[in-house]
Amino acid sequence: MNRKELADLLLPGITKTIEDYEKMYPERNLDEGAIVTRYAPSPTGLPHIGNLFQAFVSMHFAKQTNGVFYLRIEDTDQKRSIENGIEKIIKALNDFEIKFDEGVISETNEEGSYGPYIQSHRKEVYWSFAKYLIENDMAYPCFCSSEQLDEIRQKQEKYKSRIGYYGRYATCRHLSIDEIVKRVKNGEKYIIRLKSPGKFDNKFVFNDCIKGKMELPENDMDIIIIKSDGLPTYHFAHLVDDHLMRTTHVIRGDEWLSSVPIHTQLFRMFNFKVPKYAHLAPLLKDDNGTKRKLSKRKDPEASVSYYHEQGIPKEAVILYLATIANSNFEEWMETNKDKTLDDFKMEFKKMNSASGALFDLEKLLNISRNYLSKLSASDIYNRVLNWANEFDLEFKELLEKYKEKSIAIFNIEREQAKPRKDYSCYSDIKNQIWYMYDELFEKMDKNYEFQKIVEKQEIVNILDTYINEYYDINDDNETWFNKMKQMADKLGYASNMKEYKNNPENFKGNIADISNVIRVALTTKSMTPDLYQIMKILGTDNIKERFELVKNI
RNA sequence: GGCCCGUUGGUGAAGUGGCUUAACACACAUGCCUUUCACGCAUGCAUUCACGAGUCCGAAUCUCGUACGGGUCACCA
Repeated sequence: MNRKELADLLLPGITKTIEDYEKMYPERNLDEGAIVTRYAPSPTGLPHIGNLFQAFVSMHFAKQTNGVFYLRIEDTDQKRSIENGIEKIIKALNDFEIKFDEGVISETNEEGSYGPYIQSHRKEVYWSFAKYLIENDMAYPCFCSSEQLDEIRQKQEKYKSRIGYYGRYATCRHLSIDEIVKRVKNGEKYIIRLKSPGKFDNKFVFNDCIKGKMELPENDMDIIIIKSDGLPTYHFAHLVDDHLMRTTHVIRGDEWLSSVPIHTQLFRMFNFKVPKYAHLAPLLKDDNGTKRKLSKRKDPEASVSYYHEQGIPKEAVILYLATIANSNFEEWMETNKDKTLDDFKMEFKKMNSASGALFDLEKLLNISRNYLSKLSASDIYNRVLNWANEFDLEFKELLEKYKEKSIAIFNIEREQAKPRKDYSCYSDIKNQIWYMYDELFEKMDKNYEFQKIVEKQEIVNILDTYINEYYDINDDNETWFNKMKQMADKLGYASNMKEYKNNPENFKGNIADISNVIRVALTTKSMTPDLYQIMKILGTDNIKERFELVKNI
C-alpha cells in the first residue's frame, strides 16, 4: 500500500484536493494594504469585555484599510458548545455596533464566498488538508490511548524532560505502513498527528505586530491535528481556515503567542503565506493588590451584558476600548473634535505590548459622563426610555406619562457650551431626579437635607415670606434671582457673598442659606441642578404643596 | 519546573541615549468661580522610571544579574 492509499484508508470519502480548494477560494481582490481579519469565538458562552475588545480592534483595522472583517465560529469542541451560542454572540456584539462584512450571520445563515464559516461544517476541508500531509509523509495516525499518553507524561516528569509527544517519545511516528493498515483493519481507534520537522534547539524568530521581535524554540511536538471525533484541533483549523479565508492578520489573545512556532510550521509545510500575527494583552483586574485576568465568574463588569444592564452607552464602552487599544486616542479626539472614531487611524505599534491593562471602570464612567453630557435632551430621553423599558418599568411609565416634562428635566443646564455632567449611566438618572415626579416624591422616604438653617420656625418663615411676597411663576431667571436677593436683604441675610465674607457677623447668614431652604423644601436634597429651572418645571401647585408638607412636619 | 514575555505615579500611559525640571487623561487634594452641587479655571500629586551592577561625557531608554508579575506546556479554544 502506498501513502496515497493509506491516506484514503485513514480519512476516507474525500474527493476534493487542496488544489481544488485553492481554486474555490482565490486570493481576495483588495486594495494594497487591506487587512482581512476575523473574530473567531467558540460558542461556549456570552462574549466578555475582552472578546469585545478583540472584536472591536479587529473590525477597526479592517475598516480603516478597506479590508474585510468576518465572523467564524470555532465549534470544534462539541462538548463545550452551548445552545443558541451563535445567536447570543452575534446579538451581544451587535449591541456594541460590531458588524461583520462576512461570515456567520445567524445560527443557520451565512454571507460571503469563503464559507462555510462554521468549523463543524468544514470537516471534509480539514480532512482534505490532513490527507495531503499523510500522503507526503508529514502526518501519521497515532493509536496511543490516554493511558499510554499518561505513562509517557509520567516518564517525562520523572526524568525532568519536556512534556509532550515528540522525538523518541512519539512511538507511533515510526510505525510502518503495513502495521498501520493492520491496526486500522483491527478496528483500533486513532487520531492524526503532525510529523513535526522542527528541532527544539533551533531558535525560531518572528515579528509580532504588537509585541515586536520574538524568539522562541522551534516546534518539535507531533501535535494532534485531527481528533478522534474527526474534527480538527485549533492549530489545524487555524491553518486551513485562515489560509482559505485569506486572512491577512490574525488578531487574538496573547495566550496564543507561544503557539506561533506551531502555526508557522504548519503554514510552511504547505508552502502557504504565513499571516501576520497581532497578539493582544488581556484586560486585567486589580484583586487586592495583585493583577489578574478579568474573570466572567468573579467580575460583573467582565460580562458585556453588565454595560447593557447598567445603562452605560455602548458608544462610551467602545470609546474606552479605543483608549485601551491606542492610548493616544483621547488626545487625538480632543484635537479632532469634528471627526469620529471611524476616522482614527489605529496602529499596532501603539498597542500595549506589556502584560495587560487594568480595566478601569472609573475611567469608563468618566468617558460615559462626558458622552452623555453632549447629547440633546430628547436624545437622552429616548435612550433612558429604551433602557427603562428593559430594566425599570416604573420609571418607564413615568417617562411616557410625562414626556415633555421629562425632556425639560433632562434639558436643565444641558444644551449649552458647558453642560452639566451628572449622569454616568442611565441607571443613575432616576436616583438623581426622582423628586421631580410626584409619584416618586410621595412614596419616597423623605430625608430633608437642611444645612445651615435648621430651626423649624425660620424655615417656615422663609418659605412663607417667599411664597407670599416674592414668588411669581412667570418671572424670568434674572427677576427671580433679584427677588431672592431682595428677600435675603429683608430677612437679614446677605444678598452679596463678598460682603458676607468680609463681615459675616453682620448677617444671619447669606443668600446661599436661603436658597438651600427652598431647594431642600422642594427636593429634599441640598445638591440639585439649577433651582430656578426646577421650580419652573414643578409649577406653582407643586411648589405650594411641598412647602406645606415641610411646614407640617 | 522548562520555555517565553513584561515591570514608568493610586490607574491607563507618552517617552527607545542629550529638546524630560518624565507629556496627556482618570482618580485624589486644595483654592477660585458660584444661591447648592456639578461644570469650568488654577495649583498640587513619580527629585525619578522594580532592584543591583556595568557601558557611556551623558541611561527611563543599551548590557548583565536579582526580585516580582503574566502567559504557555490537553483528543480546550
